[in-house]
Amino acid sequence: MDERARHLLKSLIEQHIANGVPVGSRQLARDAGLNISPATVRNVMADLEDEGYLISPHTSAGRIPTHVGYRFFVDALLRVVPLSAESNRLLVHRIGFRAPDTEQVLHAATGILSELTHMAGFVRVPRRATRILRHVDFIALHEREVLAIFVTDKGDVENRLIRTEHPFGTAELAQAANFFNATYGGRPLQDVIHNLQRDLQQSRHEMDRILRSAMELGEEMLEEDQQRMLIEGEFQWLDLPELAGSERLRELLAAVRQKRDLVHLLDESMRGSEVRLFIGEESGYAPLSDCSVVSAPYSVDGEVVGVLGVIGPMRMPYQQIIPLVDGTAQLLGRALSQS
Amino acid sequence: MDERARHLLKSLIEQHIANGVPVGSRQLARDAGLNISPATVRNVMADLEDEGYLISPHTSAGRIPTHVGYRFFVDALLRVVPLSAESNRLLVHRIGFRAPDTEQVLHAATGILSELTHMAGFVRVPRRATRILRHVDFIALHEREVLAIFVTDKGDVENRLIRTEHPFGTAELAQAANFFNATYGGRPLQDVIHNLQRDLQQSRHEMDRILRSAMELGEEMLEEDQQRMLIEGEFQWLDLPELAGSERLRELLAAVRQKRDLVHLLDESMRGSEVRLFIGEESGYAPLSDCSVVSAPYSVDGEVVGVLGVIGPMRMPYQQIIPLVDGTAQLLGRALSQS
DNA sequence: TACTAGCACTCATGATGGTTGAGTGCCAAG
DNA sequence: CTTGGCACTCAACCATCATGAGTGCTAGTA
Repeated sequence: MDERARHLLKSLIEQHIANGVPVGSRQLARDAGLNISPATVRNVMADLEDEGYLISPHTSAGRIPTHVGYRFFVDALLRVVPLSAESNRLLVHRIGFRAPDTEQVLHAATGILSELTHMAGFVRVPRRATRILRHVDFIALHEREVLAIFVTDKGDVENRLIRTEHPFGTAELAQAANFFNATYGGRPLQDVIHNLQRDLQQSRHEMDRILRSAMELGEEMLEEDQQRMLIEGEFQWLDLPELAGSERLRELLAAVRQKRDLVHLLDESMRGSEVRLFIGEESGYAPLSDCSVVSAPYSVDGEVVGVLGVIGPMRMPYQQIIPLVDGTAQLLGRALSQS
Repeated sequence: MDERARHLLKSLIEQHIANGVPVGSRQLARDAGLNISPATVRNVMADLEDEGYLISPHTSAGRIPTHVGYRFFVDALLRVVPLSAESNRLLVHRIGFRAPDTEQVLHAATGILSELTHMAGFVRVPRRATRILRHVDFIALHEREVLAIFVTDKGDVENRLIRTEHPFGTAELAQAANFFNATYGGRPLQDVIHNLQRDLQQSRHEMDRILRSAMELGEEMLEEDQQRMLIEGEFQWLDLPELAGSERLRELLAAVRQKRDLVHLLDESMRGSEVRLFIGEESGYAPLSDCSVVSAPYSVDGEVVGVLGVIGPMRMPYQQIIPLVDGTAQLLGRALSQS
């Protein structure tokens, strides 16, 4: 592909992103800034179509980029623009400092992504596998109900109601908690569960039921975030002419609710440390075949623990979306790290 | 309105609920089971229209009920059917027993409401104003970060990160927590905050900052649920021909996200203890003017603490929705009460 | 008096067909 | 290699028309 073809492709995709309609040879010839006739442009376009970068919806429409075209565009032609001062200010304002509650920051990040991009924003909740158990509490709620509370070093708090066969006194529970804290406190959650599992094999104490339940709580904390993911702004898809009205939208919404495959896809993209794009069919996930996903992993205290990003139509202003997602990931990571 | 008119109105509304299209005189004359001609039916329909129960979208269409018509229908003509065994089984299975986590039960209830009705289901989170403070913990996360944890008698757990000027040791924090528990434990959250506010006026201790933050956490617990409400299944509205495509849907979605006015409306409906219906404009809330809300308050340990229900088109099968919402409220209340 | 049949009228819906204009592919000349 | 020209395609738009469901009104009937 020669320089001129690249220039035309770039111009065509930019125009299509801006207007959403197929781009014809005349308009492209005019706006590309090269002094060539529409006929010449048509020849180039025909070549680009042969090579799979473009496609025309029907004979007498202009052409639109394929996912291959978009891929070439973002890899070779795109120049990202720095985050606008306005957006940056907003980002910092909303997630720029450590909040009193993790959940709140995650929500804020999801919301701001969706707002600034006018697409659906998502945040994968931080992995807790490497979290350290800071504190455990067992609290008697009623006769035979004990509330177990786990606290990690990052300030995550999870709790669970445990029903017991026999009533436990406050002192008894405090003792159990003390034992638990002394034995397992300050160790990674994974280790705690592992050791607990082993230790419980041996003894067969009355208190075991509580400890066993506590272990299950710990397991749930690790398992839960296998699935959890915040997503917001799906309704913005209603505005998109390329999605709205069709059955595709329904599928997409259902798929997003289902989450399972989506989470899978995102976990893949947690491997690197850079912004990653899945354009159209690249995701290998049918409901997303008309969409692009822009994602970026975020790190807490130097370790990648999650991923966030946006889901929108293939036709999105990548040069702005990419730095935005990137910036959000940075800020979220910082907000969740200890100051 | 005589008996025949009532019968025709009932029949018309039932047909319209079933098919969603305006009902004409011929079809109504046939299906109503009375041996009268379409012409007679037309006369009756004209009367009903004059009285405001019906309206015709245009001259040569049939007629559809107005919100006044629906109101009369549900008040005077409707006979609710008992919950189907199938639905009941599902309900009990999903929310029929006390779950280890309040949040989970609330989510389950929202989800099942949406699934069974094919409309949007909502659950207002339980009020905590009358909750009793069971336990408080202050945990040192890092040098100058303390995590405060509140536990109520219903097993609600809330936490908050507090940044302090000076580092606190574990012992010091334990002492503060002990003091806190001894002084305020076992008292209603409202009292705790009130007293704390007073007590803090006097002393000016180093530890105050933590106590003050703890108080703020308590206040947040009370305030937070002023706003919180779970809602699920809005996307089901996309299937409804009467809503889909129009600008109304967008407004509705935006309004539901906004929540504020909605929450207001629902808090109204918490006064009674019965299922309540807001049909069309009755809600006095413009975005809902094409919708009906069926709500029922739910009680924990004999006290009304929240409300749940569904939001859908005016054209909904009330005779099934009402018992379903009612049943869900009962079950949720029981699931959240102590066994 | 209450019901019904008949009739003229309305109006959304859907099919038909013609026009327009944007856009293409191809070819031959520069 | 580029360009102007030309025939061709096709979605989109618009006007027209037929259809049929449904209405209101009136006059006749039980």
